[in-house]
Amino acid sequence: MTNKIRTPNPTIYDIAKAAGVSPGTVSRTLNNIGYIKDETRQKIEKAMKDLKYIPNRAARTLKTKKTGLVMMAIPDTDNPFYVDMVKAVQDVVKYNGYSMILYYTEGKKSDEIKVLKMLHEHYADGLILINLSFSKEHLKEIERINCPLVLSSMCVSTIGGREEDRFDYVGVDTRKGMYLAVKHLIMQGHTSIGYIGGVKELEVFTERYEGYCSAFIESGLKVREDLVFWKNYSETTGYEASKYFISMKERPTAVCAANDMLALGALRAFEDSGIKVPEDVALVGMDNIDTASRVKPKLTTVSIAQSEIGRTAAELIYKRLNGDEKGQSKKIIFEPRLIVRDSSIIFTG
Amino acid sequence: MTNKIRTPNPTIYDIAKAAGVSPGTVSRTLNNIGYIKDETRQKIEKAMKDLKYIPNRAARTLKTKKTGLVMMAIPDTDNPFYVDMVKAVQDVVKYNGYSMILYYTEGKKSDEIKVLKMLHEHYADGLILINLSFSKEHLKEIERINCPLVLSSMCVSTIGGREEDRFDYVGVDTRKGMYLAVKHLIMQGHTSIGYIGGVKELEVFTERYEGYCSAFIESGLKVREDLVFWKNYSETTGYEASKYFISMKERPTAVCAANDMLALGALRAFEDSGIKVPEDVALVGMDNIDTASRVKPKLTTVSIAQSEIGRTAAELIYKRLNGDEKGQSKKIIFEPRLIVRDSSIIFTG
DNA sequence: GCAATATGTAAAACCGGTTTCATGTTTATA
DNA sequence: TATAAACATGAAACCGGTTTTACATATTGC
Repeated sequence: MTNKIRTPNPTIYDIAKAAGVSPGTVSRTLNNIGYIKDETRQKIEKAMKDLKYIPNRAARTLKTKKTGLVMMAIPDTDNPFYVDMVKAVQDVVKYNGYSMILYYTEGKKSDEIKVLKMLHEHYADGLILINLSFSKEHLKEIERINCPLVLSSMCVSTIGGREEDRFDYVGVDTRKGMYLAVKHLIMQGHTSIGYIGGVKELEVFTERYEGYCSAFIESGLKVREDLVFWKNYSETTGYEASKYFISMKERPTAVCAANDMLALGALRAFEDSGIKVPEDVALVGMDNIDTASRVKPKLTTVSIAQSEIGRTAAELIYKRLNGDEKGQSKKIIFEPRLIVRDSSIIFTG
Repeated sequence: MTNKIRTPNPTIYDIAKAAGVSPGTVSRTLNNIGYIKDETRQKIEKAMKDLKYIPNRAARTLKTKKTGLVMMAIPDTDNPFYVDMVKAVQDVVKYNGYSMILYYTEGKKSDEIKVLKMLHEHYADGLILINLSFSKEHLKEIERINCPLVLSSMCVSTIGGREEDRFDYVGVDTRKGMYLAVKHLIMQGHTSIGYIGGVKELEVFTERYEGYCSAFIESGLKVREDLVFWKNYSETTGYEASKYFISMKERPTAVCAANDMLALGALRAFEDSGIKVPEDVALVGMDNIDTASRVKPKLTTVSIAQSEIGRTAAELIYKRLNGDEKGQSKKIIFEPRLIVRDSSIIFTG
């Protein structure tokens, strides 16, 4: 609260003096390394307790180059999807006695560079990057820093013979996920399906789009460019896209959104225009965020295992750190799961 | 990705050698302290660029006792309310070139102690505690560490002559918030209002309960103990509480929940039981989380300025750190705002 | 009973910066 | 021109741990 200098903590030297031993011996006791006479250990432990000794992490880090920090970078928190991941990661991080540095890039390149800078500065022991669009040079730089890194939710599609292959990867096959969602709509008899794609330049979204296309092609249908709406990945874009679909002479009988936030925006637009979901138009999203099951109609979506991804990514970091996992980079891909709710099925009682 | 030793970064000594100066001079250049000849500075800057020099934070911290880290501790992330705060804090932290360590205590005492331990170890420059129930001893210990601390969303009620008073505080008058909510219900003609209180032992909740009571008393009504349900603060409890109300011989005509998550649980219970909101029972919550405006009926709630609290708390930390804010501890209390939506008003067309 | 090995501890170097102190060089001032 | 003040830099101490080296003592094997 105040601006005074922090009360100085007792150091290893204070403990050494109090226990009548050398600092090195205190250190060895602290880390359970080498031989220590039981009597000596007890003296030292008593001194540590008496003086309320807590080791200084900076000093330790300086020598050992271990910080006890794991850094997690995500694009934003507007999408609850990421929050689920953060929670899963945090659970594992905490379990391992580490701390987590959280960073949002807000989708900005400049912020991704800052992540790199922070990584250098803080010497985070591990790094988890979710859905970021790091360039090859930056990935190379991370490789140079040589810090356990797990990429996640980036793109499965293009994995194979690329820069990213040198890193661990945990994700879900979103192409297949979107394929399932669209297939579901086609099975319901829809042939004219609007698609709200997100950001065309991000692989996360192009991959989902490919899923959309493949379902069409497989069913002998053609993808109509005018039914595909690209812009942003926020709710607003979902709203906008739906307004566009509504304005069409022959509007699609179903709409598929690249994520749930877009779908929620779409839902709002339909509601505002008096268009009933699913009676007038069917709607599916992707990510299975919490809200998806709360809105009315409940949103059909695709679960992409965000918690599992988060947990697995964090666990992989620790396996690398502890040397339990050696050798080549790992790819762990989860299966997507279609969750059919009310927004895509007309109830025929 | 690999387990090899990290590529060693160039040190200040490497720079010094490359530029033909002493390490101290490099340090002074780095920090813009004292006199440096322009020519020398340029040589040093060139060397830093050539060698891709990045200062080692641990070494710097060891000497300066500044980490560039701010720690934020919240109870959980299940409540989106906290996510809003985290985002607001992160924005300010980032703006100031710091990083944020995020920690969830999951409401556990043992985890709150860990926060203290981490604070000691990492020497975070500042600490923001949201809704935690630190004991007096722990607060004293934080005071001993002497690190800028902002408490938040704890309890306004009991502020005055207490341990917490020695710390900065940012929050909202939730007692008044709940008073507004209940008053609103009373104005709608309700006299039998069920209350889902959360955790009876937490001041955050007792304060809200006091608001509930004061509205009653002011209106000449009596608080009925059997209409007050205490347990947890999660959605499940909200569900459970409503089931309890439904089971009553004379069930309340309105239900007031201490937070929106509880209200959402209540909403689900009413829906499952075929009880219409607001026709059969009016419902209000508190916190104004995102979902509140998405469910049907849209939830009447009280906005408690979570983003403003987060931002203000973080800004206060930096004012303390920079010495812009000196002197006694500050109390910043925001006003709650009732947001009337569909769940509490019967539309009489 | 003596060499070989195991046990226990101190001293000192080291990690990579910051900061103080000392000293030398300019420049400004009288 | 002498001298004070400003400028500029190097040497060394320091922050608080870890780790290596060396040495002393205790125990074991033969």
